[in-house]
Amino acid sequence: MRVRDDDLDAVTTIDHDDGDIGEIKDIVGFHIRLAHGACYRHFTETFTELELTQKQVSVMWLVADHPGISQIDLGQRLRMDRATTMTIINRLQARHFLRREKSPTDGRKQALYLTPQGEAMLAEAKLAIREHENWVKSRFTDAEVKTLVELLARIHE
Amino acid sequence: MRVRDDDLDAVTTIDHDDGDIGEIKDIVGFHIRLAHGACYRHFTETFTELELTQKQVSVMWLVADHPGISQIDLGQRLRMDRATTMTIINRLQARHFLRREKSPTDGRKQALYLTPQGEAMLAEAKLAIREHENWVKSRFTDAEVKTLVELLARIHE
DNA sequence: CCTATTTGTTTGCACTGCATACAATCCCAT
DNA sequence: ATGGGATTGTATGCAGTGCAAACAAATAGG
Repeated sequence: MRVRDDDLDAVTTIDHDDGDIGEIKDIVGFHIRLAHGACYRHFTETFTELELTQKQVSVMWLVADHPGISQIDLGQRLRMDRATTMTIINRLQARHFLRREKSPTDGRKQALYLTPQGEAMLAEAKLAIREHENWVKSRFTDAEVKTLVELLARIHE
Repeated sequence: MRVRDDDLDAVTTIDHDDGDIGEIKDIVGFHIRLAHGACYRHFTETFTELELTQKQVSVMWLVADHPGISQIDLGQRLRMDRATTMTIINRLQARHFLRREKSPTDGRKQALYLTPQGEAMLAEAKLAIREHENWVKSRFTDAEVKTLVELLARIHE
């Protein structure tokens, strides 16, 4: 019993265009999605104790690097819309990791700051992230990591 | 304040380590997530008319390539658990794009097949995917695409 | 001053991921 | 052959994310 008839078709339909775009393994987006899924799962395992998600850590990290940042600015840096940003910040605020403060210069904006508990949690998170990064990088040389990041950046910039 | 005393030994024996792991821009997983998000958004835009998600297209594609495939096999190829696979197949079945059939060789398994409507939809989807792929690939040379796929595969394989 | 824009908020919906529990079926060792 | 364990599918529930629409408060600009 033959399993891979699809290869045969690919060979026999070289030139004329009937909509055949090859195998799913050749779709770049397919590999991006699988790689993202693998990262997501390992990240989740690494952060089960801390009960933090990728987004939540990213938000805390950015707030730490940019104290007083607005929700809009934060959302744009992480490519999230306002509603999604809201729910994440609500969760972090409910856990007392960050606080909102009316911006003195622009009454529409909320200025975001980490609480001391938020800073402590971020420090923990960074240790876990280092583990996670080592897991990702373990299969690459430094040069390959550099290449990968450079190629990925071209997609999202 | 220190929470993870187990790290103390490692820290004090080797050169001192205050937990600083650099900027978020240097985290590989960060770029994978952003690139995935960019792909996800463009895919969603491309498929608004067809009302299909990445997963749904992947499932239909795999069922077309492997008629009679079981849900477990499908889930393993796409790295989805049984419950997630169920909901996706339920949706596709409700739209009459595929059907379940008791496997004659193993009574536990469901054999999955595309319906004629499913095949027609998949043909449409492949056209849209080609557009989507061109959008991704437009910023790379063929060699860079090859490199990117090869590096990503190392993460999810 | 008046209007358009920006920012935040709320609500609601869809998709995904995962845990748990259960039923049917199969596999294997006794 | 039979009983116990493993596999597969199913159902339910919950959390996180993404997004659209509508509204309110504040700002910006003519």
